[in-house]
Amino acid sequence: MPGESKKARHETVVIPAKAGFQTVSLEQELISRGLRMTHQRRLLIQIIQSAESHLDAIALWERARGQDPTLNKVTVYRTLAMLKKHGLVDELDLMHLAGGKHFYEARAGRDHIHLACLKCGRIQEFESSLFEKLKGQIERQRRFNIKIVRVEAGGYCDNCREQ
Amino acid sequence: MPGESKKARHETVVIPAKAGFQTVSLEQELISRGLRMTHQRRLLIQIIQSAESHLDAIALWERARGQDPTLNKVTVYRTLAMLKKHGLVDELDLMHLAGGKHFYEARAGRDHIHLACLKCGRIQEFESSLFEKLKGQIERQRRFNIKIVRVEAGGYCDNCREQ
DNA sequence: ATATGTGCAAATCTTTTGCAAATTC
DNA sequence: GAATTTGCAAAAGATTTGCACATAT
Repeated sequence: MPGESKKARHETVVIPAKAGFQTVSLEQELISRGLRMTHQRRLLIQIIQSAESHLDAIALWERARGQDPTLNKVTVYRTLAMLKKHGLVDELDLMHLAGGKHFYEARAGRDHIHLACLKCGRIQEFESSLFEKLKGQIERQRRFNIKIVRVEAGGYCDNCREQ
Repeated sequence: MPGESKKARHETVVIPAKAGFQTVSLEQELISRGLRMTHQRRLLIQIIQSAESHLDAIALWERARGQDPTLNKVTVYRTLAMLKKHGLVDELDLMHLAGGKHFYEARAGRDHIHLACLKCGRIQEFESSLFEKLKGQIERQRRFNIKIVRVEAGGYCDNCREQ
């Protein structure tokens, strides 16, 4: 078929979805899952966890290089892929405000919605019990076992909305 | 700052968000907005509107080439950018099941959620009044003027969930 | 000791850009 | 006829891969 992509990536990913590890560090999570802990991984997850904003792979790499100039970009991609596979980070697009980049955040206990301002680029986070209800509704009505949800809204923030 | 992306793309995009043009064709929409209608655009929007699944730029291009082999890939990207800018198509990532590709769909009247099966890759759509309520809550509580919302859930579908 | 992770270089893939020619209104 | 759109070639970005070496358990 002409419109099909060559490489499907539906590799069955195991996402333990262990609820509420927000108090546990990513490092402890990795170790408890029997994953190896290296200098590079320690550095990268420490940056992800302490970042005040959502970082993309290159931004993360740049920060990491400040600590260890030998750390290669490829290691960043591989580490992020590993963390994602284990459900330890979420991958965001933030309404493509920055093109094709993907952003990452350590998975906190509670899912939240990202609000991206189309004017100033500010990203806000929003939690809501309605969101939790909506997830429940999907699981029940479609018998769909949700592992990850991403909600992103694009619009005009408090400061930027006209009039 | 080292972690910043060089090119911010927060160009102020005008999204008329004219609710409920699901019965109107994209072509009529484009014309009514004073946009030019070319052979290539007609072909591309016709494919987008009649596609039974979400297409990415290359898949769209491949289909279009069947009708007009001279139509260039770049025209596809430019047309999609134009449609997106005018809020006539939505851009999806479908949980990155296919890597960095972006998928497009003509904006129908009602927003819906995309459910992506991590095992088989099936994409389901889901509408819910809870989703509408959630949007209202965001608009009120954050005074955020929503223009586009994207909700994507990754998990295991009806057929693929274990046991 | 062995399995796993890393760096390096190069490949792939997607998307964007500059510019002259073609097209639309 | 003037403004916009297209095709082409090339650039720019982002992500992935192969392989020899280094590291963690």
